[in-house]
Amino acid sequence: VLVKVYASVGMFDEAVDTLFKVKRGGILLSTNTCNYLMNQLISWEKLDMLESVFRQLKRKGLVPNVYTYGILVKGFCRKGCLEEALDVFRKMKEDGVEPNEFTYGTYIDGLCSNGRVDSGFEFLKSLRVANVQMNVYAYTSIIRRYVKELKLQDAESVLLDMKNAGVVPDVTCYGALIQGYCKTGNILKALALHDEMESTGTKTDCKIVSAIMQCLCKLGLLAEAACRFMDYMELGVFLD
RNA sequence: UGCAAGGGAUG
Repeated sequence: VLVKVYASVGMFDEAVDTLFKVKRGGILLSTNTCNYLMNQLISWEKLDMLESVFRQLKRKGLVPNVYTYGILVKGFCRKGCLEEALDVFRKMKEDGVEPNEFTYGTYIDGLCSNGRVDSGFEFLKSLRVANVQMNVYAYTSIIRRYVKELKLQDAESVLLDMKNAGVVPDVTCYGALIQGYCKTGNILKALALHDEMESTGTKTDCKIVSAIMQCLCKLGLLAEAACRFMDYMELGVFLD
């Protein structure tokens, strides 16, 4: 069964046909294989094939799991069909599959990348009211989007919100904000956040250091940049 | 470690 799918990794998706012919041969066809295939379809942007594979899957009597629905949500979001993405949640509940952090997180990220970051944040908060606590991924999607729109104060408020909710920001999360401050030339805020991050025991990485370097250089603080560069090297941070 | 979501540069 895996062999057919390998075809779709490298080449075109006649794998779909092959996949469902296999069933006729009586070989077992698994939901996982379909999940993998559907995810590949998304990365090849064959979004319309996604739904047909899903229908095939159900017709063959396979049981979609929480991953399957998560992939569907991602596909609809990628296509910009947010209502249909939301509808997936209804369908999965009908089928007795409970959405998890991944499916909700995927949807929130979809809202954000379709320019509806406010809705994303509202959605997250409404989940919290319903006693569903989201993880750091969902918060980071929102922060990242606010940063991209240069709404640093909104991004900062999300950081506060997540801390209050007891969610610990990780290196990616701090990185998104630090890079935002670097881009706007607010090196003091960037460094302050960087210190806060390290004080919580979260190690920096090369992307963050790179952003700080660029910011320092652009501000003409070459000596400071060089100095920090040496420090990070000595600290054993991987620099590229 | 089997399958789904998140961050930077004129790269």
